[in-house]
Amino acid sequence: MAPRSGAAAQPIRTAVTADDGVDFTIIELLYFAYRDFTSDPDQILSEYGFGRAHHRVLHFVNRMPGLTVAELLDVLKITKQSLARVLKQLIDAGYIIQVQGPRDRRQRELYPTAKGRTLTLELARPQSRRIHAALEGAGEAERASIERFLKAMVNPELRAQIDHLPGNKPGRDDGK
Amino acid sequence: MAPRSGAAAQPIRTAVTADDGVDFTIIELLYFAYRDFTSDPDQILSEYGFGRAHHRVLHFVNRMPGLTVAELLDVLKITKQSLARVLKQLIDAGYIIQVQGPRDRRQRELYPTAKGRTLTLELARPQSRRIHAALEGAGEAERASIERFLKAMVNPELRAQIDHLPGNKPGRDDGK
DNA sequence: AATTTATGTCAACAGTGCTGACATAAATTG
DNA sequence: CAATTTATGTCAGCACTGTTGACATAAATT
Repeated sequence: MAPRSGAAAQPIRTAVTADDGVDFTIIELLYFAYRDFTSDPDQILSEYGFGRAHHRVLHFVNRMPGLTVAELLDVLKITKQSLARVLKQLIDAGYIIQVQGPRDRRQRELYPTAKGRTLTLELARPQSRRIHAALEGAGEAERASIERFLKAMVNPELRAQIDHLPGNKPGRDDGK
Repeated sequence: MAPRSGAAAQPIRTAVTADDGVDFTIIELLYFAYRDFTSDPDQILSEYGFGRAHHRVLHFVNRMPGLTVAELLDVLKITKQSLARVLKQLIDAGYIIQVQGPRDRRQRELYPTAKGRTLTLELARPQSRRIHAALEGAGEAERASIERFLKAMVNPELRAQIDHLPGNKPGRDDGK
């Protein structure tokens, strides 16, 4: 029965578990893993006066040099106003430069500077080290399983984007 | 040579790749996978006027009923001021109730209400479905590899906490 | 010439972290 | 018992990063 308004609701003293048909283990592992995964660059970024948003912009500009503002928005799935704030700071501080689009002069192609490339690598290195350590003892098959799983966690419409990043095979992500 | 101040920095036109000794593939997969993984509950939460922080609190109260405020802070690694804001809202809205600690009456044990339990499951279900779909065709060994990897991504000091959650085996996470 | 597109910018607001300061009640200690 | 420490709560302010809405400009397209 529904508690009358005025009667105090009863505390439930038993934990939810996998019995409820839900995979809590992996839900929690993803939360903790991602939190710690991002903590490495966060610390470095704070020394530069940047935040996680700057990291993402810098990262994808380094991975896809020459991409336009619209393309970057499409990768990050944020609004142009959100992007403008951090992008301007990265440009002013000399980590990224804009080049007028050669075909379409309205477009702004985004490129990292040497300084931007250096910072990108500095931020990526501890993350890569953490991944490498977590894969210690894992074979190629295991690594492939992990990559397949993570990719399958991404919304299907966006998997194509991942394939277009340098070094990624145009993977089989859908049996149909 | 360092660019003179006044000379425009040159754009770097080549992409960073795994050649730079960094595992960009998994770095990016983690970013995209986590983003989409959280998008399911985020949408539901907005209908309730809650955010991701509420989700985390509600989740762990449901997974560890009766935990104290201090214990919750230790799991979430946030400040009590950050917690207070969202916890108060969850209590006022009847998703969580506080019970005075039996041994130490300063403590507040946190329990979900029936309403809180229901919402927790509603939020966890789409995440679990996504995980299940991503594991389609994967065997037990593959699943174990993925869990081992994710756990190894977590800072070592915190792995013990994960083992204490219901349904998690006190796993071997460190050979030493 | 009119419209659409790519980008930039201003303003306001929401959510969720943070620090610092102070208050209260209960437990612990000397 | 008195003093101190601990668990929790609360107020105020700030930072970062996301949002919406509105408007401006230049270049491309129709």
